[in-house]
Amino acid sequence: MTKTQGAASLPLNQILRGDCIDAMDSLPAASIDLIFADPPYNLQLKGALHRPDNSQVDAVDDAWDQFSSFSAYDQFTRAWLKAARRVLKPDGAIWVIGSYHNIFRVGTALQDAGFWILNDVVWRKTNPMPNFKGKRLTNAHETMIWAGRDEGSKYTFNYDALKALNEGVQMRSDWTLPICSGHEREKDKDGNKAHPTQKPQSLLHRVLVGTTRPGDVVLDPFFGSGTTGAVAKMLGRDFIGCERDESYITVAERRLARVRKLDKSALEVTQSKRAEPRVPFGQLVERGMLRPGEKLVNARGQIAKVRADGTLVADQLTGSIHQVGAALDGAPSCNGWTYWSFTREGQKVPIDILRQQIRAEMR
Amino acid sequence: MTKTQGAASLPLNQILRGDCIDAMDSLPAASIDLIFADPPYNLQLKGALHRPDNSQVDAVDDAWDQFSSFSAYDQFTRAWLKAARRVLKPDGAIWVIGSYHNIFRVGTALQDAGFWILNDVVWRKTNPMPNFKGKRLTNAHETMIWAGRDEGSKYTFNYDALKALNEGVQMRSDWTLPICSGHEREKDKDGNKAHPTQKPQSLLHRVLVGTTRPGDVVLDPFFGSGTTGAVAKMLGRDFIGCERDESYITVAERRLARVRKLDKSALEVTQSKRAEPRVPFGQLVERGMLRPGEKLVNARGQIAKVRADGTLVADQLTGSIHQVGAALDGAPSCNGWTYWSFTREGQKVPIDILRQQIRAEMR
DNA sequence: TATTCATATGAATCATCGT
DNA sequence: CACGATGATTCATATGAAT
Repeated sequence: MTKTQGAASLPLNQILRGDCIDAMDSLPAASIDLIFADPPYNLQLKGALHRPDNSQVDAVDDAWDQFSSFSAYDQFTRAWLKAARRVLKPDGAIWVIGSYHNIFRVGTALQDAGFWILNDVVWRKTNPMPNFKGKRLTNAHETMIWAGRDEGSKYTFNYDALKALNEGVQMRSDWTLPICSGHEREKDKDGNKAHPTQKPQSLLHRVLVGTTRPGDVVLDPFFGSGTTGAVAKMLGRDFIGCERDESYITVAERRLARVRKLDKSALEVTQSKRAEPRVPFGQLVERGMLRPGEKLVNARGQIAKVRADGTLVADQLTGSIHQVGAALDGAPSCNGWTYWSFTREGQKVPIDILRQQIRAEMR
Repeated sequence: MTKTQGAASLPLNQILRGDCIDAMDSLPAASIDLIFADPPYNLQLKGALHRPDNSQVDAVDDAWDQFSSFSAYDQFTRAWLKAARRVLKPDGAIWVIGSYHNIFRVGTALQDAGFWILNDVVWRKTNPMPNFKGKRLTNAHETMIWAGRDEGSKYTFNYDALKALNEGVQMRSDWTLPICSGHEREKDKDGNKAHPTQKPQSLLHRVLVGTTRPGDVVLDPFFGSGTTGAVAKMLGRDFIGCERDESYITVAERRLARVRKLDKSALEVTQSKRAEPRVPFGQLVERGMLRPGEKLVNARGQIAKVRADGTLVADQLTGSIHQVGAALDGAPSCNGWTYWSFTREGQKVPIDILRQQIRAEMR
C-alpha cells in the first residue's frame, strides 16, 4: 500500500530491507509524523555470566551490537539521526530508547542535531533481571527520550488520553511496565526467543496513544521483531519499518499478519487496581521519620535500636524488623510493622503509622 | 581539621570558597574516596510560568545556571570533571545528578574522560511539580550517574547494607523518595527557601550508606546548602565542599553546626560475607569437627568422603569441596560450603554451620 | 479444578586473592 | 600480569507437572 504525500508516495505498512539510512534516504523529506527508534545499545559485554544456580545468562552478543569505540558509536548515531530528521515533518517528533551504555551518547547527539527534548521517560521494569553477583544495583529500568524535530515543533500530545490511562491523574515521566515474555514473546521454529530484545507492546501502546493521531505515519528504523508495527496496526496508525536481518523480517511479517486493528470499544483499556506498594522499613530511616539510634519497643517492653541501614539490634540479635521480632518471640515469623512502636511526645505509636504516611504520599 | 594523606594534608569537613576547579586543583591528587556532584542543570527557561490558580512558579533563574550554548556547557562540564578525576583515588567513584537538560551531556563527558559507568539511578519523586499546561508528561524524576574512576576501579559497594535498607530485596536502580520540603528545607532570614535546588537527605543517605565506608572522604564540588556535608557528618564520613556563593556558605555552615554524628552502634551496617575471614575446609578436619573418612552428602544424595588433608573423594573424583561439587554437577563452579552436608543425630547439617562456629570463636 | 512445586529466563558493561 | 583456587551470588513471572 502506498499513500500520496505531497508529490511523492510512501511505502506504508511495509518493511524496507537493508540499512536503515539507505531506506530512510529513499523516502521523501518531511513525510513522517513520528519515529520510534530502538538502536543497538553497544553493551560491550566481556565474559559469560552465570546465575547463582549455575545456569548461563543468554546475553546480547549479536554482531549488530558491536562497535569498536564510543567514537564509532557516535558516528553511527549521528548518521542515522540525520537521515531520520530529514524524513520527519517539521512538527514531527522522535522517541529513542536505550540504557546507560548508549543513552547519553544518543541524547547528546539529538541535542546537537537540533532536536528539542520534551521529556526523558523511564521504563521501570516490574520484573528485571537481578544483579547476580551483587556488585551493582539491579539494572531495573531503561530510558526513552522524546524530542520534537525542532525547538518550536508543534508536536502531538494527547494529554487527556494519557491522563485517562493513568486513572485520571496526569501521566508522569516514569512508566512501570513488565518486560515482554510469555505468549507475547515471538518464538523461532525451535521455540527460542526470535529476537533478543523484543519490547513489550504496552510500552509502544503508551507511546503511540500519547504522541500520535489515528492515520499518522510511524517510522521505526530498527524494526526487529516488529513491535512498533504491530501496535501501530492495532491502533489504526500506518507504519514503515527498516530492517536488515532477513530472519527478523520473517518473524515480523508473520507477526503483523496476525495483528487485527482494534475496534473502538476494544481500545478502551481496563486498569487493574494495583496492590498497596511495598514500603521498605529503611525508608523511614532515610526519610528521617526515625533516627538511626532511636529505640523501638514491643508489647512486652523489650527494646531494639534502629541502625542506619534499616536493620535493628536487640541484645545479641540483628536483622530486619520482622526477623528481630520473630527471634524475640521465638516465633517462626512476625509482622514487624505492627510489632514495633516508637515514642512521640510520651506516646507509644506503632511504626505502621509511618508506613501509612509514606503510602499516602505515594498516591 | 586536616588529615594526613600521603605527603599532603586535606582540609576536612570544611567549605572551600571560590570556583570548584581552583579548589579541587589545590587538593592533592588521588586523595578522595567519593565525589557527589550536583552541577548546574542548564535549564534555559524562557518566560514566567503560572499555575492554574495564577500563582507564579519560583523558577531556577540564577546566574549560575546560565550558559550560552550546549558547547559552553560541555566545556564547563569537561573542565570540572577533569579536576574531579585528578583528586579521586584510583578506586574512587563519582555520582552526578541531573535532568534531561544536562544529564546526557554529563554522561557523555564522563565516558569520554575515562570514567566507567556502574549504574544510572532514577530518583522517582513522590511529589513532583505537575505539568501545569498539560503540554508534556509530569517531569517526575531526576537521573543520577554512578561511575568508577576507571573501568577496573575496585569501587565500594555495600551490597548487603542496601539490601537491608530495601527489606531484604536487592536494591534497584530506581529510588522512590520525596523532594526536600518542610522543616528539612533550609530557609533564609526572610523564611524563603535558602537554595533553589536543595536535595533531600534521604537521597544522600542512600548514596553514602551504599557507596562509602565510615571514615571515607567525600567531596562535593557544588556544595550549595550542604546536604552532602550534613549527611556525611551524620554518617561518620569526612567531607570537603566547594562553593563560590557566600550566602550558600553561610546557610551550609549554620546547618552543619546543627548536625550530630550518629553513635557507633547506629552506624554499623549489615556486613558482607566477603569481609568475613577465610576458613580453609581442612581446619574442620584438624579441629576434629569432621573426622577423616566421614561422609558428606549433596542435595541429590551423592556421597563424598573426607580425607585427612581436607580434600574429598567421590567416585573417581578428588579435590577441594568446591572442585568435587562442581564436577558432580557439571557446573563451572560451586560453593562447597553450601553444597555439602554432614550427618549429626540423623539430621543433615550444612558444613557451613561449622565454619560459622569457627568464625564466631575468632571474633 | 484448585493448589503447590519445580524449573526456566530476561538488553548485564556482574570477583578476588595468592602465586 | 596471567593463571588457578576459593567461594559469593537472584527477582519476578511464566509454564508445566504433580497432587
